[in-house]
Amino acid sequence: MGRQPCCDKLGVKKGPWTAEEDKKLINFILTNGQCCWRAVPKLAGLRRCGKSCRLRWTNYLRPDLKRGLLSETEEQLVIDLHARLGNRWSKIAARLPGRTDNEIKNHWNTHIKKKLIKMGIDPVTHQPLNKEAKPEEGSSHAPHSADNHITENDGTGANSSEDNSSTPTEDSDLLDAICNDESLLNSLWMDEPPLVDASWTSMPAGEPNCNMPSWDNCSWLLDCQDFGVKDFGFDYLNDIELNTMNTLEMGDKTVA
DNA sequence: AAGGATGGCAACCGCCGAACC
DNA sequence: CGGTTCGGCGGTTGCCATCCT
Repeated sequence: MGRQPCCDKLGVKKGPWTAEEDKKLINFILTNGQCCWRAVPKLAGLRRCGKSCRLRWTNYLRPDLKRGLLSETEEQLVIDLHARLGNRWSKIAARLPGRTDNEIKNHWNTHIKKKLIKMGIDPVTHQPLNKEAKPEEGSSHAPHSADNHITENDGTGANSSEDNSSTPTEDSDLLDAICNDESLLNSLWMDEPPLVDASWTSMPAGEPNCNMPSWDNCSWLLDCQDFGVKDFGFDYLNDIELNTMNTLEMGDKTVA
């Protein structure tokens, strides 16, 4: 039967976002909040697909995002969660404040995977690689099954990570707490709202600038310094929002 | 210094499930 | 209740920067 495309393919721009497009999207979201992504491009004056706008916002423009590499703790947490949840990046991301599923997925594919292989651990099953040679042991037929991971409540392999040497004690404690917390893991499976980022994702539509995240806690804001906000002409924005715009322009410079 | 290889990341694609009518 | 729409998710691609020869 075929689904309708999420947007009119004709005249829809693709590829990297420009500074101008970012400005328009930010301006629109800050003014109107998140609602009806399909309508956003038209209302914001963008020649983009609504999906593309949502992706750009959630993965790059969102004010509560941390930028930069994952810390050792975060990385270890990703490994442990992946051992239990499989490739459920959104679930994993929900446990890492300021990180997006896309970012974690990328980091997994580019860094962690190799790291685990180097350590002799299968990044899919989280079992020692030499064990994988065994043809039996169910894992072979359902390597991607999250159920497979979650029922392995001992979290073998990843949990007792051979890389502990580089992890500070408090990090290990944190990980233990998370990984041994049955209710937490259950909540992951019960699709409960995430413990973090809730304030942002729950921002009601049509209520501009309400329930904004804790902006002053956003370390990324500290990174913005040489930003010409006046160029935007957003006179109505408050200081916090101006800070956001500052960071964006800084990012734009790197793009341009 | 130049060209090729490799790695990293932003963005796109297609599918799925929930919500809505 | 079935069809349609929309948002979200995970996999994949393609571009760009960096490294290597």
